[in-house]
Amino acid sequence: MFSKSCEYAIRAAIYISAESSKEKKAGIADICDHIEAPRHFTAKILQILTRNKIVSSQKGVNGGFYLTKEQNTKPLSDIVSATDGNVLFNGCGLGLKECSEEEPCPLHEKFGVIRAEIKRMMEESSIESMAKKLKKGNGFLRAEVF
Amino acid sequence: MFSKSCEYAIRAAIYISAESSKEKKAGIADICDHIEAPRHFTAKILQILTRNKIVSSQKGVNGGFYLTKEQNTKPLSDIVSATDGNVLFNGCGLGLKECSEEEPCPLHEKFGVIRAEIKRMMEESSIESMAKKLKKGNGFLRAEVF
DNA sequence: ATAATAAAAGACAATTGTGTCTTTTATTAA
DNA sequence: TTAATAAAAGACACAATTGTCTTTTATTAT
Ligand code: FES
Ligand code: FES
Repeated sequence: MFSKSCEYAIRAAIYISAESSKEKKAGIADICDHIEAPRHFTAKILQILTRNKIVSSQKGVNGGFYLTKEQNTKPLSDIVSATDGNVLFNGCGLGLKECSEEEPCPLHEKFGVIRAEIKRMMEESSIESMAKKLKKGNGFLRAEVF
Repeated sequence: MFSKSCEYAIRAAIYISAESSKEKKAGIADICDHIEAPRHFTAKILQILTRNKIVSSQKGVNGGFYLTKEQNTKPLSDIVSATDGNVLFNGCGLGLKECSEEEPCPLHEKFGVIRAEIKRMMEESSIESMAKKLKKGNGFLRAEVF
C-alpha cells in the first residue's frame, strides 16, 4: 500500500507530535528507537518532511524535530503525497497510464470507490489525532519488547 | 497498491479470458501487445499463474494460454496472492511487523475497514466478470492509440 | 522422423527502493 | 570565541523489482 519511506514518515511524524514540542524537541536517534526504523534512512525522510513544511527542525544543541500547532493539524495524506506522490490517490488500480472515464480499466468502477475511501481516510486523519491514541495507550508505533 | 507484476498478471488474465479458449489459445506476443506489457517479463509472470493453476498453458504448435471454465470463475484476489502475497490483505498499514488488536497502530481501526473492502473487492471480482466488460466495450487493458 | 512452434527456464542487466556511513553546516551553551 | 551538538547533505552499498535476451523443453503438424 504505502512505501517503507512513507510508513516511516507517518510513524515518525506521529511520534514527534506525541513526544515533543517547541520546548522539548525530539532527536533522530530517539525517534528511530521508538518507531523501530533505520536511523540514517529515516533522517533522510524527515528531511523531505521538513522541506515540505510538514515537520519543523532545529539544528545544534537542544535541536531536534517538533511540530507547530498548525503542523499538528495536518492530515496524513500530506505525508503520503510528499513521500509517495499521488498515484495512490489518482492512479489506475491496474496500472493503466491514467485513470479515466473514457477508457476505464475493468476494475475502474469498484476501484474508484475504494481509492476515494483511502484518500478520505488519510485526509481525515490528522497527525495530532493519531498522536492522541498513542498518548492514551491504545496506539503503537513499534512492537513492544518484553 | 499492487506491484507491476500483479498489474500485468491481472491484465493478462483478463485478456486471456476474453480472447481465448481451449480451441483458440492466446500467445504471449499477442497478449503483451494487447495489454501493453513487456514481453519476457510478462511471460515469467504467466509462469507463476500457470504454476498456481490460475491459467492453463500449452506448449508447441497452436499452443498458448487459455482458461478452463473453472479458472474463469476465479477471483482476482487469487492473482494478487500469487504475485504479491497476502500483506495487502492482512498486513499493518503503517508497516508494523504484524497487525493485531493487542498492539494496534494508530491507523488500525480505520485501515482495517479499508483493507477488508479491498479484500472483498478482489474476492468478488472474477476474471470472467472483468472480461465481460472488455467484450462489451466498456473496459480497457491499455491506452487505445489512434 | 523432422521441422516448426510456443511456453518454460535460466542468465543477466537496468532501475528503483532501502539502508549505511561520512562530512558539512547551523546553532547554542559555556 | 570555542566546543559540543544535531540536523542537512552527499557518497556509497545492498537488495528487490522490473525488464531483456538466450537456451531448453514439450508439442504437433507435416
Ligand atoms: S482506469 Fe483503472 S481505475 Fe480508473
Ligand atoms: S496494526 Fe496497523 S493496521 Fe492493524
